[in-house]
This record gives sequence, structure tokens and C-alpha cells, in this order.
Amino acid sequence: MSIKKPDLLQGTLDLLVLKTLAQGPHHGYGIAQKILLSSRQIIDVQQGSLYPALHRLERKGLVKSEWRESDAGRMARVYSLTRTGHKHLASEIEQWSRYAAAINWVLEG
Amino acid sequence: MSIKKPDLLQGTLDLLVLKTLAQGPHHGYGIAQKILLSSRQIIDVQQGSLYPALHRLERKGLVKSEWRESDAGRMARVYSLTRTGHKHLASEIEQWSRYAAAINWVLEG
DNA sequence: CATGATATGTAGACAGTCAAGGTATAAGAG
DNA sequence: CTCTTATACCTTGACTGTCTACATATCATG
Repeated sequence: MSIKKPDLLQGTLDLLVLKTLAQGPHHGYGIAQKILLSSRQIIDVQQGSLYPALHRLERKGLVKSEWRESDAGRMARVYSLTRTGHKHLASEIEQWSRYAAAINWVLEG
Repeated sequence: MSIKKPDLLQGTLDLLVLKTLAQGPHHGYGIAQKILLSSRQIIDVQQGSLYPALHRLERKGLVKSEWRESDAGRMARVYSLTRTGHKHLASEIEQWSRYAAAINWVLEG
């Protein structure tokens, strides 16, 4: 993690994963890479955080998965957003925006 | 809490408390009120979150406290920032900014 | 054939927040 | 004079989520 406060990830990991999957199906490893890339190397999601998150999201019905062959010709579990997941993502984004705005108001004093 | 994802608080609570104390000493109850006010009613810090956080920050030497008489003529434990706390606040703000920017990059795709 | 990148996953530890409750004082309403 | 509301402190126990570290396996490169 390029950032020293891992706690900041808490509550935003689902958002990051859902947003990444909204741009198309990915396997776990690829999701982590994409987040790292699109966050400009700042957010490096650890595997021990990512896989439990994916399983949690799948239990909640926000993502679904299937085994497929990856680009490299290897088996990988590919995750994609469900319709519920899409709706949920919209609400997560809204909550994040509200919360980030609230923090900034406090910081402005 | 006016926001449905309590996890978002994690990692930002210390920041909120330190920032509030940077504007002058307060007792616990007053800190919660001030955060609620300056966040425009969005962030309502529960006492069960606040007091452990204050004790944690005091253990770390970022805040100090003493018993004083409050405005209402009652005894209250008044917290204030230490010099270390001030420095730490600056770094917390910087980390928050970086992290919030990173999230926004991911959301922009 | 060893190493590093790809790929999935689990186990155990740990931290932080939450809901709920406990204690107590002061002020104002009835 | 008693009830309620606001002020003010704090703890407990449950729960969730992330972390480090580990275990496993394939493929490509050197």
C-alpha cells in the first residue's frame, strides 16, 4: 500500500471493486492491477483484502463469477457486476461523495 | 450517523478529532457537536467511537487532557492538541487528500 | 531448473466502530 | 417536587473488515 493508513481503505474497497467491474469483467488479480493503475499507484489492494471482499460481494449478490480461461491461457475466476451490483454502485458513489464533502467541510473549519 | 456506511468513518475519525481540537480545546461532548455542525449534520460521531478514540490519541501523545469546569459550571475533561498532535494532523490531512484524490481517479475510470 | 509474474485462496491476529447500557448533574416544565 | 431533556463521562461485548503471512499452482524467461 502506497498509503500509510490502511484504515482509509475500509468502507471504500467495495466501491473500488464495484467501479472497476462496472467497466467489464475481470479476475481478482486483474482487479487489483486495475485499481493500482487507475489510482496512479496509490491504492494497492492486498490479496488478503481483495478475495474476502469479492466473496462477500458475491454472497450479497452484487457480483457473480465463473471459471474461464484468462488471456494467458490459464484458468481464472472471472467476476462481473449483477444488475443489483450496478444499482448498489450508484448508491456507494453517492455516499462516498457526501462523506468526502463532509470531511472537507470539517477541514475547512 | 446520517450516513449509512459507518465504515467510512474508520481512518478518518482521528483526522476529524485532531482538526476540531486544532481550533481550540474541547471536551468530548463538545467535539462531537462541533463535528456534527461543521460537517453539516452528516457526520454524527457516536460516544462509543469518540471516547476510545480520544483515549487512543492521548496514549499516542497527540492530545492531552485535564479536568476543568465547563461553561455550564460542571466538571469536564478538556482535551487539547500537543505539538506532536499538530504535526500529526498535517500529515493526516495530506494522506486524506492523497487518498481522496486516488478514489476520484478510480471513479473517473 | 530456478525465478518471477500470474492466479486463487485461507488462517489468525488485530484494530476500530457500533449498539447498548451505566452513572451523574443542571435546568426547565409541569 | 418530580419528570424530562440536555449535558457530560465512560465501558462492555459483538461484529466487521483489513492485514500479514502462508499455501498452492501454472507459465514464461533466463
